[in-house]
Amino acid sequence: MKEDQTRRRRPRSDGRKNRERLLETARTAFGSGEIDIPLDEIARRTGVGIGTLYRHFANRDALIEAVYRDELNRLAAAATRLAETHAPVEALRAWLNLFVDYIATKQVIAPALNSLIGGTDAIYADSRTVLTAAVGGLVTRAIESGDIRPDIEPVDLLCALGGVSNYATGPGWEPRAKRLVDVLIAGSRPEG
Amino acid sequence: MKEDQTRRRRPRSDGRKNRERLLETARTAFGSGEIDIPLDEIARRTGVGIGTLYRHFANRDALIEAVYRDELNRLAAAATRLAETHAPVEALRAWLNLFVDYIATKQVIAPALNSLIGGTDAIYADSRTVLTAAVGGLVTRAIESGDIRPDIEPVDLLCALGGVSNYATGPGWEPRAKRLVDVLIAGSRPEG
Amino acid sequence: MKEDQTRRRRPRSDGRKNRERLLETARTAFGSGEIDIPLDEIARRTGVGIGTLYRHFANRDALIEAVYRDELNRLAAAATRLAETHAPVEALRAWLNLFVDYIATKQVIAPALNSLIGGTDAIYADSRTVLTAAVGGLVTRAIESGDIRPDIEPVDLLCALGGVSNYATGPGWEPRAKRLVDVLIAGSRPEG
Amino acid sequence: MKEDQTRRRRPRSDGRKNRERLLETARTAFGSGEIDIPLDEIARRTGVGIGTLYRHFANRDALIEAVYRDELNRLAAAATRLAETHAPVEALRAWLNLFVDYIATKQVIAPALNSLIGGTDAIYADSRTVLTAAVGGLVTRAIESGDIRPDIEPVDLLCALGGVSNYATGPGWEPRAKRLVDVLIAGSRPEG
DNA sequence: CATGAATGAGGGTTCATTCAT
DNA sequence: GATGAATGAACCCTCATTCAT
Repeated sequence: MKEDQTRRRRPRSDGRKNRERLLETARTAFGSGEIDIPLDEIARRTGVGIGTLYRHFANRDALIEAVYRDELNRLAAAATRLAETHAPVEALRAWLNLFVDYIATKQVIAPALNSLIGGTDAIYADSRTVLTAAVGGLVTRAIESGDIRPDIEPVDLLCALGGVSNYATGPGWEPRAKRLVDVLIAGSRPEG
Repeated sequence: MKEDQTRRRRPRSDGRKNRERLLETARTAFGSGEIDIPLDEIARRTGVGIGTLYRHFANRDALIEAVYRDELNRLAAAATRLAETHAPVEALRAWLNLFVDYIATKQVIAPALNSLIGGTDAIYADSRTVLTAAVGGLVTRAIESGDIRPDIEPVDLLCALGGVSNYATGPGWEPRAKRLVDVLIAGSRPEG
Repeated sequence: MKEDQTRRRRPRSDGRKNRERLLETARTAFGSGEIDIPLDEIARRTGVGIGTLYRHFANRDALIEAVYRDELNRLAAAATRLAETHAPVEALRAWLNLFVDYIATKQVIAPALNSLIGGTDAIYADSRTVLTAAVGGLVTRAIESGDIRPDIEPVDLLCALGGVSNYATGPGWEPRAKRLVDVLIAGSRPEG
Repeated sequence: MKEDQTRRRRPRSDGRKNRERLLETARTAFGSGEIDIPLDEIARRTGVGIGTLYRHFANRDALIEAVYRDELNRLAAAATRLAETHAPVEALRAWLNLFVDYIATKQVIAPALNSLIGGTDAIYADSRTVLTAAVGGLVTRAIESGDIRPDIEPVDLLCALGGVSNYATGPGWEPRAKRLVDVLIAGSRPEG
C-alpha cells in the first residue's frame, strides 16, 4: 500500500488523465444518486474500456473509496484555510456552507458519514479521521470563543446537513440547507 | 352450499397473516440496513415460498412501498393524537422524538423523504402528502402560537433528523438525535 | 438455517431430472477433455437456463465435485462386488480394467487422483478415502494371497493407468491401457 | 519489486537473454502447477513488460510450445547419450528415471504426451516425433537384446510415469515413481 | 392459495492481445 | 527493441420475476 507510491512507475500522462476522468464520472454519477451505476456504464461515459477502469481501480469498492477520499481531502483543506481567515463562528458557518456545497452535487460523503460513529468498515477509517478532525477543530474553536455550547456534538451537525442534501435533491434545496446551517448554529448558542 | 361458503367468508386469514409477516420481515431487514436483501431471502425468513411473496406484492417496489406506507400511516396517526393532547411546541417536540424512534430501527423512511421535494417517483406521491401533512400541521400550530419562526421549513426538520439516524447507526446515536431535536427547536425560535 | 433440513421439501421430479441431466452433460464434457467448458455452455447443452444449473450446483466447483463423487461411488461399488466374486488377483485385474473403462471417457478422475497424496483441497477428502479404500482392499487381498509383492503402492497403479488414459486419448488407446494392466500386475509379482 | 531497480539501469536487454528468462519463468510456473498463470504475471516475474513477452512469443500457445520443445530436446539428447554408455535395459531404466526427474518439477510434458497418439494439434507434431524417437530407440535396443518383450508399447511406459508424476505431487512421490520404473521393466520382461 | 423450480438479463471481474509511445 | 496502458470478449454468479404443479 504505502510502498506502492515508491515502487509504482510514473503513470503515462494518458493513464493519469483517464484516472482523473473516471473519478470525475463516478463522482458525478454517485452525486446524482446513481449509486448503483454499473462500472461498465462509468467506463462508457468516460469513453474508455472497462478494462481501463479496472487498471486504475482494482474493483468497485476501490473506485468508491477513491472518490470519497478525494472529496474529503478537499474539505479538510478548506477547514484549515477557513480557520486561519475567519472568526470562530463564522469559520464554522462558512465551512458548513461549504460542506453543503460539496454534498450538493455529490452525496458521496454519505458513506463516510455513515461510519462516523459506529462504522466498522476499515476502508473508511482514514476518511473518518479526516472529516472528524475538520469539523472538530472548527467547533472546538467556537466553543472556546464562547459562541456555542460545549455539549454540541460536531458530527451531528454534519449528519443533519447530510440529511437535507440527501433527502432533498430537487431544485431549491440548497438555500434551505443553508438556512438550516443558521438554525443549527442559532440552536447551538449558549443561551439557545 | 359451496358458494355460500365462498361468498360468505372474508379472505383467508392465512393470506392476511402472510402479508403481515412478509411486511414485518421486510421492515426489519430494511431497518437493519439490509437494503439490498433479495426477495428470496425475505420469503425464506418469513417461512413462505417466493411465489407467496409475489402473490401479495407485485414486485420489489410494491413491497418497499407497502413498508413505507405502513410506517407513514402510523406517524400520521401519532401527529393527530399529539396535536390534540399537547401544547404546540411540545406536540412538535414530542412528534419529532417519535419520528426519531421510528426511523431508529427503520431507515426505510429515507426513500420516501427522498422524494419529499423534487421526487418524481409517482409511487411516493401519497406518502409525501401524508408525511408533509403531519409535520406541517404541527409546525403551523407552533408558528401560530409564536413559538417558532414562520420561515421554518417543516420538512427540513425531518431531513435533519433523518440524516442523523441515517448516518449514525452505532450505539448511542439515539440520545444524540434527540438532543438535535432540541437544538433544532431552539434554533427555530423567533429570537433564535 | 437449521430448519432447512426440516423444511426442505422433496425435490420435484423435474428438478431431479434436470440435476441428473446436468451431471450427465458435465461428465461427458469433462470426459472429452473440455475441462474449461463454461457453465453457460453446460446449461445450454442440457437445454436449461444457467440459473437452473446454479440452483442445483452452487458454483463451478460444486458441479465438478458432484461429477467426481458420482464416478467414484460407482467404482467403489464395483470393487466390493468384484472382491466377492473373483479370486484376489483377478478381482484386482478386473477392477483395474474397469477403472480403465471409467476413465476412458471421463478424465474426471484426474483431480481426485491429484489429491490422493498431497492434495490439500478439502473437497476431495472423501473422494480420496473412497478410491483409496477401493484399490487398497483389492491389493491387500492379492498381497495376502501371495500374488503380488507387499511393497506395491496401490495408488500408484491407478496413477499409472490414469496417465495412459489421460495422455492417450486417441483411438486404440484402450487395449493398450489394458495391456498395461497386465504389465503392472506381472511386474508386481513376488518373483517379478 | 526490488529487482526493478536492478533492471532499470540495463540500457537494452539482450533479446536472447529475455527469451531465455521468460522460458525459465514459464517452465517454473507450469511446473509448480500454475498452469493458468496469466501472461502478465510471467512477464512481471521475469521483470520485463508484457509487450516484451509478446515480442518473443506470438501468443500463449507459442510460449507453452516453446517450453515443451525445450524440455523434450533435453530428454532426447539424454537418450542418445545413455544409449552410448549403458547396456540396453539399464539405458532404458536410467532414461525412464531421468524422465521422472524431468517431469518431477515440470508437468509440462503432459500436453505433449497428450498428443502422442491421437493428438490433432499440429504444433506438437515435432515434439511427438522427438519424444517417441527417444524412448523408441531405447526400447528397441532392449527388445533386440532380449531383455523385454517385443509387444511393449514404448510410449505407454511414459504415460504411466507421467500419470504418477502428474497425480502424485506430494512429498515422497519421487521414490514411488522410480519404484514404478522397476515394476514396469519387470513386468515387461519376456517371461514377465 | 402456496410453492419453488426455472429463467435469463445483467453486473463484477479477469486476462489475452494490441498498439502508441 | 521495450514498455505498459488500453481494450473487450468471455466467464462466473446473483436475483427479480414467471409459471407449472
